[in-house]
Amino acid sequence: MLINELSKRTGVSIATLRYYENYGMFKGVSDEKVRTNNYKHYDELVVEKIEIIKGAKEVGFTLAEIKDLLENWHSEQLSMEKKIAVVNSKINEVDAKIHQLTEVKKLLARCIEDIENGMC
Amino acid sequence: MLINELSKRTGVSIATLRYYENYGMFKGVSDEKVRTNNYKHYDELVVEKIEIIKGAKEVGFTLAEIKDLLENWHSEQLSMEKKIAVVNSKINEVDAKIHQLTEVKKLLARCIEDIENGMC
DNA sequence: AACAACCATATAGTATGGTTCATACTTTAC
DNA sequence: GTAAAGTATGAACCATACTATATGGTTGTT
Repeated sequence: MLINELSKRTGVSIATLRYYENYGMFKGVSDEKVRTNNYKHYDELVVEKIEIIKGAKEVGFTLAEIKDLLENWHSEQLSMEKKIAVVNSKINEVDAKIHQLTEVKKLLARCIEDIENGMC
Repeated sequence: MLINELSKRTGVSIATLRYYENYGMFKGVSDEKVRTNNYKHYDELVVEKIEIIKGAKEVGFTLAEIKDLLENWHSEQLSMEKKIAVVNSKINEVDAKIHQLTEVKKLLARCIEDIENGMC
C-alpha cells in the first residue's frame, strides 16, 4: 500500500508517518519494476509496527526507545536469543509501568479519601 | 521546607521544581513574618503532589493533564462531589492506560512468538 | 492535453518540558 | 565581615515530536 492508505489504516497522519520513516522507525520500499517514480510501498508488517508505536507512545515510551525495540526485533545481525532478550526487557518495562500506574491509582484513591474527609 | 530540601525529598531538580511551580502545579508560600527575603516554603502536601506528578508523567500524562487534576483536587470553589468526579475520571484514565499497556504487552508477546518461529 | 489528486524531499515553524545562564539578594559558616 | 552556599527572577537555550509550507514530479480521469 502507499502512504495514503497506510495513513488511513493506522489513523496516523501522512506527515507523522513520513517523520517516523525518516526517523528510522520503519521503511517503505520503492517498486524496482517501476522506474518512473519512487513511490514507497508499505506492507502489513509496517502496519503492525505502527500499532506498537501508537500503543507504546501512549503509555510514555519515547520514539527512541520504541525505535530501539523495533530495530532489534527485525535485525539480521542479532541471534534469536538476543532478539528475544530485547523484547523481553521491553515487556519488563511495560510491567514496571503497569506497577507505576497502580501506584498512581493508589495515590488518587487516597485523594478521594482526603476529599471525603474534608481534608482538602 | 525550602526548595533545596524539597528537591532532595522528591528527587526532582530545583530547576524543574521552579518550572513546575511557575507552571502552576503547586505553590510555595513566603513567610509573612520574615520580610528580609521571599524564600518560599513547601509543605508535605507539595511533596505528595510532586509524587503524583512524577508517577503520572512516567506513564504518559502531560503536565497540563496533571495540573488540571491537582487544581481541582484542592479547589475551594468545587463541591466535594465534583472534586471526586474529577479524580475518579482520572482513575478511569489510569485504568485505560493499564489496558493499553496490556495490549502492548500482547503485541510484544506476539513478537516473541514470531522470532521463535523465525518469521523475522 | 489539462486538471485534480497523490507522492517525495527539504526546510522552517510550533508546542512541550525542561536546562542553563546571568544577575542579584540573603543566609550561614568561619 | 567576608566568602561560600542558598534563593529568586527572567531570559535564552535545548531536545523531542511533530506540523506546515514550498517545490516539483507522477498518476489518473476526462
